[in-house]
Amino acid sequence: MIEARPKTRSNNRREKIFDAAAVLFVEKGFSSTSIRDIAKATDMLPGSLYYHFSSKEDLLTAVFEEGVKRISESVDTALANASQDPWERLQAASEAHLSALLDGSNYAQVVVRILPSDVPGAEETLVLLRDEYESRFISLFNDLPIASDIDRSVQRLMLIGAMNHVPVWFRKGRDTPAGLAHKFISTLRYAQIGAEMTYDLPSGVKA
Amino acid sequence: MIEARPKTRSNNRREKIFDAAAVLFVEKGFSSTSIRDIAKATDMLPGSLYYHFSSKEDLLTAVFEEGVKRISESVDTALANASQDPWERLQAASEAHLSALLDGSNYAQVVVRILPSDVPGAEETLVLLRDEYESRFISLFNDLPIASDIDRSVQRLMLIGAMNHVPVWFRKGRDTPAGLAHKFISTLRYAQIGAEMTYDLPSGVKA
DNA sequence: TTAATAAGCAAACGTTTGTTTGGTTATCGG
DNA sequence: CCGATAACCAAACAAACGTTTGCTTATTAA
Repeated sequence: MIEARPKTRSNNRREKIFDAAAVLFVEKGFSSTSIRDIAKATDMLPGSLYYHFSSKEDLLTAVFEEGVKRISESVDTALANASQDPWERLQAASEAHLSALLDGSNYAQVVVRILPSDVPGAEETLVLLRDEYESRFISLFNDLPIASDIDRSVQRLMLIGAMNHVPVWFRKGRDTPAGLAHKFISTLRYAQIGAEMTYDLPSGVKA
Repeated sequence: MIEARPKTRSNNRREKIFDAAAVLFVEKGFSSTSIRDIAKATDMLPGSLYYHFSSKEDLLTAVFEEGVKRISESVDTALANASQDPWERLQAASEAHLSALLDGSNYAQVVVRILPSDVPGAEETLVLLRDEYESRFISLFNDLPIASDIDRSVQRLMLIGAMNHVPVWFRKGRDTPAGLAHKFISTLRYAQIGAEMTYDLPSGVKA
């Protein structure tokens, strides 16, 4: 008695289409990826894809949303399991962020690689989705016990810029999400300690 | 006696074409920018542009090269005028890098916003150009007097990622290249001091 | 078994794309 | 003034694009 029967009819290729789209959008960008590219990757015909979405921009938006969902869940889960220490929480979130970016599915990478301005019809939607996700890091930085004259926004944007650049140079075997998160956060953390302990340095170094 | 006479016949629209292309490539991406877009921005006909370059990819490559040239010259000039102190030199280079990115011409931004994978026919060329430029930062980080157990590559890539992300959130009036360069480099520098001075911190913080 | 519908095929639509071709105008050295 | 050529126009090309339409197949509930 064979059991591998689809329970519902919608156990179809929708997922495979989204997966292929995520990979192609990240590899070649949104505009350079054609519907025919996605069709070829899923062994379907171009027109058939439109049963599952109503436009190419809708497809991108759906994949983008899935990317935000996955990276958000990754971070939220990490935070739920993290300690109360603000620095440890930031590091846990960063590791989760990097892990989602590098998990091989490319969903999360869509969020950081596809510029909203590349998708004119969905620009505001994509920006809103990204901002909602990144608000987590605003909170995390607000909780840090750092000197009042330190610019938390710049620190946050520095970290986000650094993390979102990682997929460009990441090499499996050499780097790991946990190792990189540790190095990034250590840099920010030690910078606070160094700033507190330092009262005279060559000109141009003080805050 | 009117002097504003063109000295040579090639005082033409080549420059205007390149300028418009740089702006459009950054604003909408390479693939989403059509030859007709550039023609419209320069008050020319699409076919006329081909007198000045032989293909759209060639145009992008030329603009990219000009971007690399400008940001390189910006950094090289800053380094020539900088002191001998390794940290001050890194900060001067970073300020020059950011200044070039934000100078309004969009040439330098092409270098950090256009992914080589978006231009299949010129991918290797673009990567080589970018790597040659970034080699300056490899040298700058090699010259830093930091602990031997610190990963200079990660520090460098962290800085480059942070800097190249700046155009996304930069706001004139609020931020300045000099101010941001100072904050970025201070973070890296204080981190070294903090690491040296710290011997016991909560778990997960040590190098 | 049958009616309903989910899922996809086959083929084409009109548009936009990068690019080419042949002719036109303006500027220049001689 | 004239031949040369730099610079551009006008018009079209084939290919690729996103998308639509009508039809077929497979699965399900009754």
